[in-house]
Amino acid sequence: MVRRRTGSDRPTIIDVADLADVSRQTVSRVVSGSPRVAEATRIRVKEAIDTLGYRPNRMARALVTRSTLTFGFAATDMRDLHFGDTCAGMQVAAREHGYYLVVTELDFDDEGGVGTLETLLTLGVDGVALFPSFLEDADIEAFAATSGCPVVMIGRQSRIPNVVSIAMDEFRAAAMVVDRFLDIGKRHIGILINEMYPEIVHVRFVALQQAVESRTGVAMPPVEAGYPKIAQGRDAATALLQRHREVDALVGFNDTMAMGAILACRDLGLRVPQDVAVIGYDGIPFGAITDPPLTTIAQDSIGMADAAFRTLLSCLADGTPEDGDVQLWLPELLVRDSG
Amino acid sequence: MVRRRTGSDRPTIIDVADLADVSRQTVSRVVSGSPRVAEATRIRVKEAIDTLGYRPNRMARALVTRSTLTFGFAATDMRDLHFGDTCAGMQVAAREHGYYLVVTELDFDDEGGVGTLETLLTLGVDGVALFPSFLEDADIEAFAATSGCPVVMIGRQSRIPNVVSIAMDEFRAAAMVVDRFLDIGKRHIGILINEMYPEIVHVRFVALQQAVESRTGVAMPPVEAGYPKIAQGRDAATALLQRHREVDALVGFNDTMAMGAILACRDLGLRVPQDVAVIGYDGIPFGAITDPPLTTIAQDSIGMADAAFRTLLSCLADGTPEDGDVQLWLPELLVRDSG
DNA sequence: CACTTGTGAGTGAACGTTCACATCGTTCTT
DNA sequence: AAGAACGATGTGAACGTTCACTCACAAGTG
Repeated sequence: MVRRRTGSDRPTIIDVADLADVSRQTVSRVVSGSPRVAEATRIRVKEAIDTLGYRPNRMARALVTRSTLTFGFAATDMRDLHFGDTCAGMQVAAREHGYYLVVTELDFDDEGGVGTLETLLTLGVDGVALFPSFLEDADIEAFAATSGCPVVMIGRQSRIPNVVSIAMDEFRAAAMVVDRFLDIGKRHIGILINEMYPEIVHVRFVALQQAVESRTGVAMPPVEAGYPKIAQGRDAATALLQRHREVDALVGFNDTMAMGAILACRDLGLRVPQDVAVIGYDGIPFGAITDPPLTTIAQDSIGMADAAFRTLLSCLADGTPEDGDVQLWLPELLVRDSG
Repeated sequence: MVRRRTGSDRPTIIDVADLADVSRQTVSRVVSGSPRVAEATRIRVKEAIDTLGYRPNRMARALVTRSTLTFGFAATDMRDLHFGDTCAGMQVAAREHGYYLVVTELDFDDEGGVGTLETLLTLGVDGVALFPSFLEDADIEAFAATSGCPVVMIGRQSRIPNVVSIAMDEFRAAAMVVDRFLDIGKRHIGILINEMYPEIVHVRFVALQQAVESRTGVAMPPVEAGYPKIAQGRDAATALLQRHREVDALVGFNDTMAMGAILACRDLGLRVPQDVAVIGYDGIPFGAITDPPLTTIAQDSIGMADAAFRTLLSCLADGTPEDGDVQLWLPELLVRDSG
């Protein structure tokens, strides 16, 4: 009967029970708000809880209920505003429902990202929301199959068994971009993509390419690659503009790359949008402060985050769709001055 | 003898033990990498683990070890890049040491933020790192006293019992800002603060005020308040500049407000920095793309995050300093073109 | 009055680990 | 050759909850 506890430890349910002179079960009932407790008892227990500063131990509860009221959220880089917004959105939704969010950055060096997800599972999350980033569809499928919990993917419109995917409709977005360029008299459209997230870039690229070819019939200049940051967008745009003088419109894989493109134009003495129009993707707030302010395809990050949370909840209740599901969101063209 | 488990449940340590024909304890030893296991046994157990897809249950482990290998991180708004950077920095440090981070946004409506921290504790975190934001020193002191785990505060240089505070030296930073303005010939310095984080704003304001008065002897124009975003910074700066025509320098509480100030100058036809110089705080990357690029006091968010993590770890090992501790970091003036 | 129904509270077991200690061979020491 | 020391493994209990029952008692029903 070795009691390892020291005096400084947190009070447990049994301490409360002793003080209030009831059973642990009754305390448990009070804590969880069960109606089957007499009013007098309830008051007595609450007083004991306050006196001792008792906080229920979530680990113990999780062990028996097999639920941690915790979701995992994984993305490559929280500092990317689009990820950050989504994270914040899930945060809010989670708290409203008494859930917690464990946030982790996908680490490519850890078995190509899968390792990060695996360790997330040992934490006992009830579900996982992730930005696929560099993860391939096959990886995600394998993960979903063995995870034993609902998996929601945000930002890539692939149908994967046991995974609900929430994504902006890339084909509609691409059409909006190209139509906008045509409306303002541009026909030679250059595309800046980055090499970091191959699969989603691929979809976006294909969508844009299709839209351009079907509407202009003009062959597209080759694509320049880089990481999705301002500096790389600037470099890629500079290279592209120098090589293809006919280009009069640029679309960036995301807003930061597009912002780099605006800087590149400034460097080269090209006016935006008169000489070269620029459009980005994501709709981050800082896009409004470039000179000129950036036109962009805005994604409803918060709305999608909220949907992701609700989807996890409903999968928990009704099960995950075995053959997957794709929720497509409408993009919105946020017209400012750059394109 | 009711086994509640269903066939689809995750394998437990006992399943592995059965398959490998050893005791649970031996499996536990293999998992935790204890050296006291024969090589043959280790291999047999590892195979069983792979075969079954066993993942240790962290809840159960936490229950007995009284440690979750998890730290809590709380801030007001993850989308603020300074918070985001710090969060990401802790993320990296945590993963290196096998720790997890539970991230939560402080909710003012939940007992002035204290409620959010309380619920974080029920998750069983081993320590808490927080941006105090609107929390008052007294709240933090009370929280640290009852939390039963180390508490590190980032971004406010108050000495609070049982709390280690990691903060940029506001007085040095203020001196840098004012000296820079004087160097480029400015003497009428306006300060833009925001009303959202009273205590830290107070320190920063006091520091700036002291620096201005001791160096210029000029009475300061009154301060305009607003939320720390571009739009509010723009409005506040516009109001200030219209009321005090003599102002030839503006310092913003953070970079976003300063970026708003640059826009305000542009609105009013004032040249930056010739007519009005502008300096911000934080050193966020987007500060580089304003026109002109923003001069700023850069904080080493990543370094501070790393320090916060290490501090939590060392408190866990050696205990928290009872009378608190303040780690002061040197700011750096990142000179670009706006000031 | 006997019988059901309902309400408030308690009991033992179980959740999946790790801890402290015990056990059993082997090998080394003198 | 006897005992000590060590290496590999096993055993029962404990961690702090909740679950599925059970029990005692009071009130309502015919």
